[in-house]
Amino acid sequence: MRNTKLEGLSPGPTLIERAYEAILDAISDRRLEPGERINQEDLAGRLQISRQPVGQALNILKSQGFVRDNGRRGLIVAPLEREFFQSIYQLRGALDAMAAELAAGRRSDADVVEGRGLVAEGRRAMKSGKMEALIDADKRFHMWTYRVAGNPLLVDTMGLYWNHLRRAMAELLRRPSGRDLVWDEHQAILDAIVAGDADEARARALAHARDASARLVEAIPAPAVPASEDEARAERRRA
Amino acid sequence: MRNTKLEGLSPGPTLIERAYEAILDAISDRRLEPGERINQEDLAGRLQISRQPVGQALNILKSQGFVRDNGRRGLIVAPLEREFFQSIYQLRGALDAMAAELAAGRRSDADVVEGRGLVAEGRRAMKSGKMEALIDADKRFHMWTYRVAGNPLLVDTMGLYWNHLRRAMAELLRRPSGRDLVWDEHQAILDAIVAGDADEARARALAHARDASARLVEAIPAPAVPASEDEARAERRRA
DNA sequence: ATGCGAAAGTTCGTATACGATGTAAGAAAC
DNA sequence: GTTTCTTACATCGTATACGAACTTTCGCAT
Repeated sequence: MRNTKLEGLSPGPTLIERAYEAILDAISDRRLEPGERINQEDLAGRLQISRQPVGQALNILKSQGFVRDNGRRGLIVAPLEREFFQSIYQLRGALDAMAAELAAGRRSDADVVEGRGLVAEGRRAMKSGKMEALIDADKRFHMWTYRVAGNPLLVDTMGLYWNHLRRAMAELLRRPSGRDLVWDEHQAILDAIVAGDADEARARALAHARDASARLVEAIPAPAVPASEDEARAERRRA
Repeated sequence: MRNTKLEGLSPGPTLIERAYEAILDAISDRRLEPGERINQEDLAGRLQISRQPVGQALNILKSQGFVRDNGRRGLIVAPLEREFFQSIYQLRGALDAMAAELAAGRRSDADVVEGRGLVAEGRRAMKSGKMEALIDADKRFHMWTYRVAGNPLLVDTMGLYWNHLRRAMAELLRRPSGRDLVWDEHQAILDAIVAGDADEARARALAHARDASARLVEAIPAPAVPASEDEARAERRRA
């Protein structure tokens, strides 16, 4: 029962798509630092392709807020700014609450199994202490709620936002304050969804988003490390 | 007191940006029909530029869901699909509710004046019967709530969604059923925001989104007019 | 007529080329 | 030694060129 209508041959990943993925990944896990200047030629060289697909990928990234115009001096990786992440968390609060509420009314048996697995995985990641795994498990749990909620647009939209959040997460999880708390809260959301208690699920999700927001906002240095043009210039002079 | 730090010279709209605006506009007001096939060369010719910036603009549009891959046969304007618009309205409900709630706690005197003006304008547009003006006024009122809510990301995100909605709106407003209702509901939201009653504002916004959703969903033909490849092919043959 | 196969035509992705604009470096004047 | 002018360099946006994959058309055989 696979490919019942096989007219659906996808044209395969183009260089643009691969460049997009590669660059977004690098930005998300901070191999490309916030505020760092971006050079098309350099990126193209590292990816072993021409500037063309790189430029197109960067344009998409720009429209999604991951990179930003830097006057006439090309692009920079979007700096980490408190207000921006507060904005994201505000939206996330509203959407997570909605997602949890919907999920409580729609979860299937398979969903429940998967959800429990994700929480277990998260707790394991927590014990392992590996930051990468922890961030990943966090995202995966929440993406699960969006999926179970049954709104594809929600999955796409929040998926993008989570790439933004990932950049700040590293900062956040560095301090172990309340790491356990996170997965207790996830557990509570899961339980409410499993129980089919929509109101409770909504309330728990909202509380979790608020807590996460508070934790994150204090983790981002207040004046937002702008990595200014002057700094960049100085750096170049040094080299 | 203008331009205190005048380092901010913007590089001016590039061809990519202008092409993006032009194409998005054409899609939004249905000069490019849902399901219609898109030809880079043709577009480039009409805009009097080369294929290059057109292709880049289309790539951004694709990432935003306004156009869609069509196998190996290039791109098509995204068809109007019931489920997609239901998804949008679901998100919009959550975000409009949040926006109204926040706006009720933050509106300034200037905001109030502007809001009243927008509602008045909307009622005028309604009487004039001009569809374009009506759709525009609708969007403008809601964008006002997002702005007053003070979350820039909300403005951007919903701004994009409204471009999607605009495509379906034409369909919707063709039937005058409950056209007056819309602006009564807007009035109620405005009043609650002006009064600073966050709970009431939230409730009104949520109700409005639900009503709008119901109206829209029944306005979109159920099987979504896919304007399939075969149709397109037939059309070409005719020409 | 109908089915098959080859050749021509479309259309896109990607590479390369070019020009404009801004930045950095070095020389000349004070 | 500092400042200003000029020349070289870097980098991006845009245009053009090319190749690959698919579609359509047209001729030929049945």
